[in-house]
Amino acid sequence: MGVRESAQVSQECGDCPIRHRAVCARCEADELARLEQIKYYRSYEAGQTVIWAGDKMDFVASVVTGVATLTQTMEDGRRQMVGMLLPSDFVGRPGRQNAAYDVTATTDLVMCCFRKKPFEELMATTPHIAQRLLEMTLDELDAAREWMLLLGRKTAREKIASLLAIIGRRDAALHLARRSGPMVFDLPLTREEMADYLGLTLETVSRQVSALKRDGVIQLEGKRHIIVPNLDRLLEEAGDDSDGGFLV
Amino acid sequence: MGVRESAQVSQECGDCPIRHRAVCARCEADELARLEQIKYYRSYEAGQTVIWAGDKMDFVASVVTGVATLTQTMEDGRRQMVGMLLPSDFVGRPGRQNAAYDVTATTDLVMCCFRKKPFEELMATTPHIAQRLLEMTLDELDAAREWMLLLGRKTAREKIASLLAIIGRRDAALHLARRSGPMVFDLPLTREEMADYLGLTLETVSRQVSALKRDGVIQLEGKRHIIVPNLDRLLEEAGDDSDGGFLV
DNA sequence: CGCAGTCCTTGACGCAGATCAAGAACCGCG
DNA sequence: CGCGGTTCTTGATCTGCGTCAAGGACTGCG
Repeated sequence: MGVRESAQVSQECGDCPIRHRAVCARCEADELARLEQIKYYRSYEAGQTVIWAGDKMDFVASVVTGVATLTQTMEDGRRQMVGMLLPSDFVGRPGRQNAAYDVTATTDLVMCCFRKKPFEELMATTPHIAQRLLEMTLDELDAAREWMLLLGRKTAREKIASLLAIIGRRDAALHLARRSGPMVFDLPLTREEMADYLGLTLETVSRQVSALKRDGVIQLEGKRHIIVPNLDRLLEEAGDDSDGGFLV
Repeated sequence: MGVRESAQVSQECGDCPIRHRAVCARCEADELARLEQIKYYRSYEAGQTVIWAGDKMDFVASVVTGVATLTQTMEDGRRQMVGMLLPSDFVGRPGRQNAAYDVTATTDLVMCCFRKKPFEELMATTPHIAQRLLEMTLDELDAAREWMLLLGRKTAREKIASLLAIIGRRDAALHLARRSGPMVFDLPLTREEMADYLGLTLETVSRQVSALKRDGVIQLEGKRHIIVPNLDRLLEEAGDDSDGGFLV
């Protein structure tokens, strides 16, 4: 409940989500951070790589606007996306030297960064930070495990429906849109990126999107703009019990 | 480094891994716990279910001996294992009412449990706990993401090789065995459980294990006892770059 | 000992999704 | 406007793994 509260607070503030979400709702840490200049912003263009796996990573960060992805690549080029970062999501691991995954901007992206060393010191002295980070990391772990079910057991059609449901839901949450009626959003990913996320090929993604369109589960304008006339229908196609997957 | 130290300490102590690993190396929390009787042990037989997904879960726990698994099940019965808990691993989420996954003992199992409510209070007053839990949760998240690559992009043969490498490695770590020579261990999972972990069917698991045996990558005595004459060969089959996957 | 139950192996066959290939739609740019 | 580049769609074919089916190995029990 304390958590829910601070999440709401962050909606009012277009400035830096890390302040409210990761550090401390009371902002004493943020004050400190500003004073010591450990906090700064970076922006990237769509397609730019933020960090390569294995590179030294001297900051932790939180997405302000845009979408970034985490991907792993095998030697022979097979790629698997292992995370999608939307506004307010956190990247970087306190206590680790090097990045474990490639981080790429898939849209124009602004991140709010904290230099790692002082951030770790801050964490050691401000218990709220570790607790909030734990909260967020547990959410990510749940999302990752939900994704494991998708990757291991769902059909291509179910995978696509699940992805659309998740993106649409997160998009709606961002815009505070509790509008009734159809869910409408733009895909922030190319077909290839979708494929890398879902463990499919881009051809299969394209075919299944077309099939969902043909069957009236979704409508699309252009290639990226999605309209979901009936969310329950989509969730049914996603094969999810309960409420469509993510517990967040 | 503080972490590493406490992990070593836990090796010397057959009592309760949670004490050193999750709570606090200095044991003040443990002392408190004992006094207030919030800590207790439970044992389960192989095959027993510890908790069903959705059930109320009023404790958090750490595995003392044996192996437990976390699985998700879809309405139509498709199952995906999303975690394997070996000694010293932690289950349960502070702040959540109900279990998100089925937890099952695959071997005889002893767990060290903390009643959740007091554990959460302990966490609020003892910063070390949240920090240690964050550490552990980040490790689990890395493992989950590694597993996403396996589920999404690896072939059946690579999946089997990866699983064997991970089990063998963890087994070796438990027994402090830095012995050179072949890696030897017993599989704690049935073929069906392996299949549920890897997103395969049990027939495919069986076939691929046979194939790895035929090709001399592994030897097996009975159905569960595995000998890996050449670990590098196995890792190569697993398709892993670096050191075989888990960063732990 | 035989018998039932569990776990595992192996074979034959089919299909979902990968692969290969061609071209369409859309974009910015000269 | 035409042109090249990127992204997407769709078709034809192939294949790795799932499905179905039969039987073997091992265990505990009467």
